[in-house]
Order: sequence, then C-alpha cells, then structure tokens
Amino acid sequence: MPPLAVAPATTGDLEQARQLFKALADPVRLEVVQALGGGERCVCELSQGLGLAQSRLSFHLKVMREAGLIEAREQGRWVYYRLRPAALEQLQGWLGAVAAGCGAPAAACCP
Amino acid sequence: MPPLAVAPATTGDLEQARQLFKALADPVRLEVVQALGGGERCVCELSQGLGLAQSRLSFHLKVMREAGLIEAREQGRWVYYRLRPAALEQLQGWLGAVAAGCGAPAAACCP
DNA sequence: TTGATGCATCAAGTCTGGTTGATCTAAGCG
DNA sequence: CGCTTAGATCAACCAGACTTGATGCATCAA
Repeated sequence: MPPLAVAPATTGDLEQARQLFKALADPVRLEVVQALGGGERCVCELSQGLGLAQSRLSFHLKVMREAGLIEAREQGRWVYYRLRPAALEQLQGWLGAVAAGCGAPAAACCP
Repeated sequence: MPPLAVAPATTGDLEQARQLFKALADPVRLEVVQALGGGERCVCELSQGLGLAQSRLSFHLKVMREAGLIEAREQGRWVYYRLRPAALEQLQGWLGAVAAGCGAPAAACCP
C-alpha cells in the first residue's frame, strides 16, 4: 500500500507543527502562553505573576523560543517575550486542514 | 502581584487543551492524525500504510483516544478510528483566543 | 472446535524531558 | 571600578514517555 493519502503538509511543515505542539504540551508553558496572550511581558513579570523559579521559567521560555512559538526583545537589563502570531496561525491552519477532510466515509478496509 | 490577567480559560479547559497538545506532540501520532484527516481508517490500514508495528500503533492510538483526540468504532474483527472534530475545534478556538490579545502593548515592567 | 487474524495489553528496557541549585554574563547604579 | 540585579546556562538527578516482544482475548473461517 502506498503511504496513505494524507493531508497536504510537507515533512518539514509537519516537524515544525510538532515542535509547536510540543511547546504547548506542558502546563507551565501553557500558562506562560496564556499570560502572553494578554500582550508582551518581561521575564520578571512572568516569574512573579506565575510563581515560577527563574531557572525553571528560563528553561521553558527557551523551549518555546526554539520552537518558534515566542520571541524575545531585549531592552537594557530586561527581556520582553511575546507570542509569534504566525505560529498560532500555522497551527490553526493545520488543524483546520485536518478537520476539513476527517468526515470522509470509511473506506471498508478488509471486507 | 495577582495571578496575571490571562486569557479566559478555566483550569479544566487548560488541562484538556494540554492533553490534546500532548497527543499531537509526537511524530507517529501526527502522521496518524494526518492519515485520519482523510477520513476514518481501521488499525490494519494505519499499521500498513504508515509502516508501524501493531503494538506501537496501538499504544499511540490509546494515548490519542484518552486525550479525546480520536474515537473508535468496533466492527466485527476490526476497529475503525476517526478524529473528533470537537477536539480540533477546541484547540483552534483556544489558539484564536490567545492570538486575539497578544498584540497588546508591553506594560513597562520595572522602569 | 480448531486454527488464524485483528487488536489490546503487559513487562522490561531505554530514552527524553523537567526540576533544582549553582555558576556565568551583562547591564545599570553608586 | 565594585556591587547589585535580570536573565541565561550548566550539571546532576528524577520521572515519565516511548519501544519492543510476548501474551491475552475476541471474532471469523474451515
């Protein structure tokens, strides 16, 4: 059997999406994302607001940054983080594409 | 500081979303989801089409089922899996809600 | 009923990811 | 220049997730 007709996404796109999903698959990171949903925040705000140890927060910010979910802006002594809307849109688009075809009838597999 | 003004999601919703994101954060599962994006499939189709050992596939299907991402339909000897559109829509909605406010201006943190 | 097939589950091993505390760097202030 | 603070990074540890091969349990065919 050929590799199953699948939704239109290149291997690279899929890997990118996986990184983003992974970045969202942790409770700490999800809370950070929600906080950043209210706009740009600096690390100290996030740390205090969410009650996270500095090292721990920094680790998660790095994971999200490397996944392309957030980006940083340095200003003097402080670093401000914000969400990358493009990343969120990419995931929405992928989910939409997958949902679009998922109602297709079951091809009787081995009758 | 109070717990940071955040996007409107209850703790339960957030946990549910996290489970779904986790279910999507694995390469094998992403491929399965893409395949199911083309419609309902039985396990043997997925196993052959994606070249996955039966045990391995079954493990990942269970993870996705328990997260509420997919659901199963038994028919005789075979089990057909399909995506749960509600789950996909929930994630799209959450992403949209977060994206909606993320452009807010940076509240100068400690000037 | 016996044998074969589709799928779930289990047990054991491995690997990846998160936490914690310490250390490092750079910016600002006296 | 020395001191303090924001934040990144590192090393060590622990926990949970994934893989693999074996086993169990139905269902269907002969």
